[in-house]
Amino acid sequence: MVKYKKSDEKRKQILSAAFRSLSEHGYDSVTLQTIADYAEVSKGVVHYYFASKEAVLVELLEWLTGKISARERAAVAVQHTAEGKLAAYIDSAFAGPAQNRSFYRVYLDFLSRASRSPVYREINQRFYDSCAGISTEVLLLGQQEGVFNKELTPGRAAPVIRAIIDGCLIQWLMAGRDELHADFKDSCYAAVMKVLSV
Amino acid sequence: MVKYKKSDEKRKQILSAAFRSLSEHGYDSVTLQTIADYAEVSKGVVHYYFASKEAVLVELLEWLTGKISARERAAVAVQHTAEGKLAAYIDSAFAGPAQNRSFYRVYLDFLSRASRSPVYREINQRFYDSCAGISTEVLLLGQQEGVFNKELTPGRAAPVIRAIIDGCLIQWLMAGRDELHADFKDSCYAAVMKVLSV
Amino acid sequence: MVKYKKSDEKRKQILSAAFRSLSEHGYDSVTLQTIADYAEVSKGVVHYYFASKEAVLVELLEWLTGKISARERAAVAVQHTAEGKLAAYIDSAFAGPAQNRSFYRVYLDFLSRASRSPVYREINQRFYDSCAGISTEVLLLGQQEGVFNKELTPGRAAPVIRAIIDGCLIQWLMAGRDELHADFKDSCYAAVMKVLSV
Amino acid sequence: MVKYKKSDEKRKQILSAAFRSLSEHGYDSVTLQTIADYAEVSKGVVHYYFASKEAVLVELLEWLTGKISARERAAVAVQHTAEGKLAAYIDSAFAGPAQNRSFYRVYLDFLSRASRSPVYREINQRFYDSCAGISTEVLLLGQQEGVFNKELTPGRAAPVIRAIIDGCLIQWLMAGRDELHADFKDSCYAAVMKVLSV
DNA sequence: GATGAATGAGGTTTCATTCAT
DNA sequence: TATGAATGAAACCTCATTCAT
Repeated sequence: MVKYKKSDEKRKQILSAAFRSLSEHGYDSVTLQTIADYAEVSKGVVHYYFASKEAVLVELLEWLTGKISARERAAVAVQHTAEGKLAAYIDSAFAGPAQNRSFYRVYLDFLSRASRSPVYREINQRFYDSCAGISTEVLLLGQQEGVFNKELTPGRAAPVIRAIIDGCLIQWLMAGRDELHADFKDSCYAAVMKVLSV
Repeated sequence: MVKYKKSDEKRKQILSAAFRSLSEHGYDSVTLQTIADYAEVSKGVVHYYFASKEAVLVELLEWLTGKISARERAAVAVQHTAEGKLAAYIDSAFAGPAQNRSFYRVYLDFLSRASRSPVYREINQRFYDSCAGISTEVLLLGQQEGVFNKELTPGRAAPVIRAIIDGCLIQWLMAGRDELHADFKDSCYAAVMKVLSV
Repeated sequence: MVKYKKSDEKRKQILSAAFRSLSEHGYDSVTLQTIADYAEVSKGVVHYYFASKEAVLVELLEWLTGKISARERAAVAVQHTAEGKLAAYIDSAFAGPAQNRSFYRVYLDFLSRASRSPVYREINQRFYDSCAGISTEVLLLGQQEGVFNKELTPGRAAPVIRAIIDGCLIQWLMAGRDELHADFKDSCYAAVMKVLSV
Repeated sequence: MVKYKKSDEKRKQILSAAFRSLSEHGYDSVTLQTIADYAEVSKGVVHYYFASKEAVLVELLEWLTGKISARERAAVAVQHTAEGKLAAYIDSAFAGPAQNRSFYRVYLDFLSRASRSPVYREINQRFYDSCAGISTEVLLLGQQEGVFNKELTPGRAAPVIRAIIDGCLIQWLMAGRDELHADFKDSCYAAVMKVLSV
């Protein structure tokens, strides 16, 4: 028990180090040595816990998207109106300049890989499925409430909602200006509302 | 003059090879040897025309975004209504499964780099500026025509429009299903229309 | 005493594991982890009983050659004619396809090491001395019986006898065909007989 | 032409370096760096000419056995009696202390690998086939001359002849005494003669 | 006694870059 | 201009060995 916990913590420690390392230096510059340095362990430890560098990255994507999914779902769950849930979803996605920057820097790399590798694509798909679940919940509730367009189907609307969120955060990231974060969040919320509204 | 032209062609040949190579194998697997092989030249030639591998990539991003900007502007220019221009813009952006896939595979890599490196960010910014120019043209014309919301400002609307386009194409790419390309284009067009409409 | 016995058994267990591991996977692929796995003990145990990997190998060669020497001497001892002893010796050396294969795979590695390292060479020399003892016994008895050439001296004949045995078993091993084992044994016996006969 | 020759020479240079390196330090201690050092080239060059370390070793075995086969065949070809050819064969095999030591040190390693890997086994088999060709030639001629036993078949006799040669050279190598080289050669010749004689 | 987490030296391999031809 | 042989830094990975528990 204790041992398992300990090793599980070390895995998290390494994943976290890999995340910071990736986010700050980019994929090219990330070596196992860098990750080990960030995790303050020796190089061998990374290989002791992960079969290969690739395995670290795969697990990192799972871990990251899992954490974000959980956070978004939790935020949505405590709201009880369609608009409240939507705002909570987008607030949760726009977690803050530092968080969004570090995540999207890494996520763009993963999307690039996912476009070629089934392993990454499947993990991303689980993330998308979670997002689609939230969008569906919001849409159906809004339609019940009469605030959202009844002609919309979850299958069509959900990808567009995530497209707007990711698209806006990429635009914000490329602008390179933290102070615009709130503006982009507002624009994103407004756009999604318009798309869903009657 | 002749020499310059010749060398210019060879540069294009190498850039095109780099693009195909990057798109098919991903950044990790692309070496100067791969690029040279695709370009059917020797490895030394790549270094003769480009100072470094990095220089190839930088110029590739410029070349790619330049070509797309030009194509989009040309498509929009021949239309004379706001909706016609918007449809032309989106049609041009959704050039086709093969083209979108190869481009976005590479572009996601570049966005990731752009989030860290000013060199790439500036090139991407020029691309965004071009996109914003188109959006502005479309929006102002639509406002004149009375079909678009007069409260929208180009500065706020343009990033959202590009966000929706890129966001939708990323969603399509991750879905991994070519046959959904038309659906995503339609969804994209519908979403942009809703965002701009009165 | 009890402790010593117990630890002695564990040593044997590890040596046996090292032998199987070496024989099956070859020297390159044998790690202390592999040996530990075969011995069904933890990696630390191997180091607890042996100072180093090298120490395992050295002791393995001693153990192996010791066992074979003992077996050969025992087989020869129960025979009472020169030809009977010789046949018993060769029968014992050609113990069977599985045994010969696993032993010679490992032994060839050791011979290679012995050609460079005095430690291994000395162990092998003890094995050769044992073989020479058997050959001498056989030769002298055969000369007494009048069936072997009286001009032969043990010093000259013994290495040749072992050369033929090892040489034939190597030829058999390289042929890779178990069903030829009996043929090679016969050829070996015939050759040794011719060499020794009047 | 020139280029090909040049590169072919460099390959030989590397193979020769690998041989000396292997012979002197043993398989474990041989690294690509060692080989590069012996060949007086940079480490990268080895990989430029050979796909992997394994490829160097495979080609080394081919090269070594090919050279020895050629030498033995050439030596036998200039003799015209069975005994002359046999003596030439064995003289050629017992090339000298330095040569035999360096070759058998390496060859024992290769035999060990050949006992597990088909690649090495096939190369060794070609060597054995060449040896068998010589033995067959010698045996048939000797049978014609009436000096060798007419009941012997090449298929049975050839492996035994090579077994005696290899076995004797291994015995000599393990003895570690150069001055015994001639004695072992004599013993070997005598043993083969006895085996073949009427 | 026994374990296995941790270390880090050192191995093979890749590849951007240089440079003689 | 064009080539590709050569370089060597640096990557990933393995594994003997140590040591706290």
